[in-house]
Amino acid sequence: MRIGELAERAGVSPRALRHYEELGLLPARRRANGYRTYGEEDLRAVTEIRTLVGLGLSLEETRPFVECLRAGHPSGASCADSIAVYRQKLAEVDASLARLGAVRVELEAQLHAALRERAPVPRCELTLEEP
Amino acid sequence: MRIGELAERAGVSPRALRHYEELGLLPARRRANGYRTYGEEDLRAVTEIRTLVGLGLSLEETRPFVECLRAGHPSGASCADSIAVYRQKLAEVDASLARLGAVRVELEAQLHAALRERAPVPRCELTLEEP
DNA sequence: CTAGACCTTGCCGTCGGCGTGAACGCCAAT
DNA sequence: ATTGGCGTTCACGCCGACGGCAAGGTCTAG
Repeated sequence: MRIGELAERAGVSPRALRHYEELGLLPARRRANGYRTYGEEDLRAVTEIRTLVGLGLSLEETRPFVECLRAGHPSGASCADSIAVYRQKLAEVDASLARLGAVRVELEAQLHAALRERAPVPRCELTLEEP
Repeated sequence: MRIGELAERAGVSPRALRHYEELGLLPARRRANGYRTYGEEDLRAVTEIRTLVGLGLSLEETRPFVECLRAGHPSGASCADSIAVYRQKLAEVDASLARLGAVRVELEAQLHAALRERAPVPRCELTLEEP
């Protein structure tokens, strides 16, 4: 399988695959003419990468997973390093959630304060008491 | 007040203030020698910028607020454009929260799945039944 | 033989918010 | 007069994950 086919099957660009190779995430064998050659296991690796990136991991953080896969494990998450990355990422997500929650509260408070300031007379009863 | 003093009082770097000026967020008067001169209202503007950036707004998004302040309004959020930015940011934060929440669920699921796979025999009863 | 569809390497561009350094000017104190 | 501590502009660097383009090589079909 050449780079174009792998790219299409994995749903990424050839440029991205070359980028992964530059990072050492996706080492490719070469044919005599210099073309990169990939196998099914490379498709599995790229799929793993994209899934993890979709969960917010950086490319560097996917490294333990792809190495775990290449080491022959059934899942990229079968190795201790991968588990550690999962834990760390989960902690980061929790921190982000906490921060975003606080930000949300503050944003809403500021928004309502600004709205109150611009509409200083909220007369609800008057409109209700028209005969 | 020169740039160094404003920077210190606002808790930012002089470089940041020059950057804000480049963006047109913080226009500065100049003395005869070319030095930038600032007043108390500029400190208010920088404080507003930093507060909003702390809430996750980009510098561009703070523009309506600082312009609102310079227009003489008591608060940077007194103008319609600022309110709109608040609303939009709140929506973005809500979207991020939803996404992050889903990511968290998925991350935890993957983590637990990986842990189960690595510890295939969780014998709780055995340890409990020792006499 | 040639078109065109693929592949290669290499290198610059993007986005935001500045950091950092060069090379220089201004001013008060010693 | 000089030192030191301000200020100025200019311009590149950084981070991540590629996009895009140039200039060329390779293979297949007609």
